[in-house]
Amino acid sequence: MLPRLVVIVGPTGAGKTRLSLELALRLGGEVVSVDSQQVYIGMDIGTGKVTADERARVPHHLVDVVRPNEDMTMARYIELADRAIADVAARGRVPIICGGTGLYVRGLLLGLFEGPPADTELRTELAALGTEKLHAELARIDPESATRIDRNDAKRMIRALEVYRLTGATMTAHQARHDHKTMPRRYEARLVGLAPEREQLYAAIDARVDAMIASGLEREVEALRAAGYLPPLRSQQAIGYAELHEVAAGALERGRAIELIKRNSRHYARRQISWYRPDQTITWYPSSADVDLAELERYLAGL
RNA sequence: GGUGCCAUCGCCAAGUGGUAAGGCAACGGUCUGCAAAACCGUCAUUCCCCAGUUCAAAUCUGGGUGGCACCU
Repeated sequence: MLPRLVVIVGPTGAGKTRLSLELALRLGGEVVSVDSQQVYIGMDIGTGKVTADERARVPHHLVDVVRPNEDMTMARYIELADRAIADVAARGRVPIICGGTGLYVRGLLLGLFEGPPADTELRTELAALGTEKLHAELARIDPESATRIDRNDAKRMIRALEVYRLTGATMTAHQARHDHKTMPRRYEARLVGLAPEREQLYAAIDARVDAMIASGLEREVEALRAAGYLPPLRSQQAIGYAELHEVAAGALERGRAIELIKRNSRHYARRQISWYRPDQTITWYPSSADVDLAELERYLAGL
């Protein structure tokens, strides 16, 4: 039997980590992180991981699971998260899902359509076509997707064509059989959203970036470089890392980089907000202090 | 005090008589195997103020205000 889940969502800097720790300590829970960057070993400061000390008090899952030269994918993530949740529950502990990566949260709750994994070679081949031809080709084989996906959005057009070439069925057909809009969730879950007032959130983000720099983010990037983990890697394009790699390469001035990290973090927060906003099942709170922990406790107990 | 230059969206900035480019920021949105990614949309009826010339002024003229530079 699947455990009930409390899922903490919201933009970066909203206080998700703090709430997850509080809940975990109160309920005897373990945190299952839903973060596409915290999975990387050696990327601690810039991804805002909890400290070793905090992890000693509250076990965390799906943090530090791959090396920076490996790529995490949504499918892989879901597989690992399912297992972690089951393990935690099997031990009689409460899994607390804490996630900034909206796509992964959705994937965990709704699953993926039965599709083929990424085919790097095919993607490279398709990418060479250019957006115009991609769109024409997509319009020919899957007009619905061609309408739905913007004609400049190469990534999604490539995925749609990839799915078709590898399965012989269109993305539209696959998604119709696995419709996120109508299907039941894979877990029963209570979604708790943290949504600070915008100005306050931005100020918190800026301060957090300064704190990351002060705690040695640059040293962390140096260590990654020394280990041979360099920018073309997906992991090294994360906010805070990409900019500092440029500084290390002499292509960007340090002060400007810090400014950019702040700006990019704010942009990221905006995207997260707009990702979660339409989800009517999320209960929003201005800050972690406003959340009714006792109520969540009753929910998890099945009351 | 004098002389010169300048004043266009929150910031940078094009436009020098024909009815306000662009970039950044901001804001809204999309998202089904790269998502801290990729992509889309909105954003000056108005150009410091007042008066004038003209069919027509951000663009020309006069005055005012503000900034910068040099001189005294």
